[in-house]
Amino acid sequence: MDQRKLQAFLSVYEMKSFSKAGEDLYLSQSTISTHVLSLEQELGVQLFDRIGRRIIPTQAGHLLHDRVRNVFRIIEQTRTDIHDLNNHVCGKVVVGGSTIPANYLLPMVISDFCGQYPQVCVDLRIGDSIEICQEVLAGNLDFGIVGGFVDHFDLEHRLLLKDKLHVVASQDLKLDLPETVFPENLKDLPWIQREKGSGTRNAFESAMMNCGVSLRDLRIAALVQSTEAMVRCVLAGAGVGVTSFLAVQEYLEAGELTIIDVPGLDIVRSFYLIHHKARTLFSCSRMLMNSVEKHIKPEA
Amino acid sequence: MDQRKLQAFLSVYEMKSFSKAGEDLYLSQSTISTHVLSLEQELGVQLFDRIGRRIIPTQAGHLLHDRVRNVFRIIEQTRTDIHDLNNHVCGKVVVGGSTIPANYLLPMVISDFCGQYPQVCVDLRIGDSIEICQEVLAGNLDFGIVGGFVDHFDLEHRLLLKDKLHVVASQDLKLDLPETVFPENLKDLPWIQREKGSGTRNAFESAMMNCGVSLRDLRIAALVQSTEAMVRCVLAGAGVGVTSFLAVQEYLEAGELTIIDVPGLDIVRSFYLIHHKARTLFSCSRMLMNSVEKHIKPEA
DNA sequence: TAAAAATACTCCATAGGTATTTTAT
DNA sequence: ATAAAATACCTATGGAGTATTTTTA
Repeated sequence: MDQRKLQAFLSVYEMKSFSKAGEDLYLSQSTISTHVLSLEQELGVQLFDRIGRRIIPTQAGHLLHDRVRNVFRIIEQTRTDIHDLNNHVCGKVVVGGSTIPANYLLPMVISDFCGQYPQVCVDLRIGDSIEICQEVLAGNLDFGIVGGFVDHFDLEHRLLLKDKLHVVASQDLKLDLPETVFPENLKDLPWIQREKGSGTRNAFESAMMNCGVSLRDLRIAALVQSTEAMVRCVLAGAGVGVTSFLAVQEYLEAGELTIIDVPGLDIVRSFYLIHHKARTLFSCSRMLMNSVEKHIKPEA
Repeated sequence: MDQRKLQAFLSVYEMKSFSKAGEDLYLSQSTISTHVLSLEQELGVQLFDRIGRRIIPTQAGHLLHDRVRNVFRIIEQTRTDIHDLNNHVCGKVVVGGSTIPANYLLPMVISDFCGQYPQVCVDLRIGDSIEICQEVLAGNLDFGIVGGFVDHFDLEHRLLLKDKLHVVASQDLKLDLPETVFPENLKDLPWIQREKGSGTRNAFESAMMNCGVSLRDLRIAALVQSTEAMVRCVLAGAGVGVTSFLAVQEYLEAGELTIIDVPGLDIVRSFYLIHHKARTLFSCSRMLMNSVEKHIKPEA
């Protein structure tokens, strides 16, 4: 059942002649003959009945023809698909993002990208920064956008942008507060807080420590499991919260939320584009990487 | 893109290692290496990234793996299907029948056969005897049941049964007639007749000629295009008709029709099973041929 | 007789091996 | 130091050819 024999068989079937098949494939008639014979011996069936100088395929011949035609089609399709992968922007990009980038950074980039290259399928995976790094290293992600990266020889990282955490409140709540609130006065506000273990919460906690305030002293109005839930609570006027500028940018611009200025509380987080140094990426992945950088650092 | 190289590639992909793939396929590691490399050169892409001693498939590798797995599956399936064709009763039988056999002989045989061998698909083609013979000779039909056969070196025929044409009438109509009707008195009956060119009509015409009666002298009540339509007209009492015993057997047994005895009018037609002498047939076709003979000649 | 398929035999391309080098753990 | 992949080089199977025979239209 090797390629050449099957090719010979296929041509005989379609040309209804051994010698024509030879001409078709630029092979001698005898080569065709032996190939078909060898297939027949291997399979233990007659593939063609040789009726005088006519060739009639047997049922096994019909069956084999049907299958082999499919096989050759798949192989040809694969050849062109792989060629396209090299020469066009098509195929699948698997990109990972930690919570903030995946939710507030990547969607618009991906949306633009898909419009520009409809042949590409983007698979966006969300995980924490460590998971994303591991998956990039394992080769399961083409690249990732993360808030922190594991140091590894194979892992290349490029700074994308610096994001600040802000204390935010609804307009109404803000009216009851002074222009600037000092860290030690934050305790008295009603807080909407993320659960323990959240990256944002950890960053906030250590920054507050630097100002000499413990999170335990805060008045907690609500504990929520996601950035989005927290933001909605704050929007509803339930309290104040601390979160990434990126997550509330649109609400700030729309005037629905405002930033509470807390002197001395400066929480900056950097986001990086990471990818595996030694992995071969095809144009679709490289193009999406470019798009991400262009969207986020338009000055560069 | 030849089998062996693809097989090597597949094993490397699944074993995530060149040397393990070698053990898997009982080949040396170097053979695996060269095969994969040669595939990569042929396709002009990296299929695996060799990261130290780890192997990570590229997107092209994933794509190729997916396709090649399918290809090998098809090939394996084909191998077993062809083996089954040889060793089990399965596959497709293409059988031809001229009008009477196809409508009144084959259905019950096929029905029984399908019940016995559910893995078989029977394809019944209807045509006139000459067409069926030609299709059998061309290899488009595995065998055929016909009322007459073309004489050809490659065409084997076996007599299946002799069928008589009878003049039939409904019970009511019969009551108005004498016990036996002589040929010259047939003219006065109301006739339901087949169109010109019908095999049955031709046979009837020449038998009548032998008795000295022309068809033109008959009183035609209706002209119809099929045996079944004629039978239904007769059943409805519209007149008498001449037809194959096979076509009215069940109505005769049920007492819904009766035979009008016409001394001297003896029209016998023979049905034959024909097949191509030199064609390879698989068990399903041979078994159906046997079934046909057993059903029709239970004595043999 | 002519045209097509089967058969006999010859040749060389290449699949596969062994041995060795390179590279990374 | 070890284990895996790449590389170099050799061998032998089998794919492809030419020449010939067999078969049938």
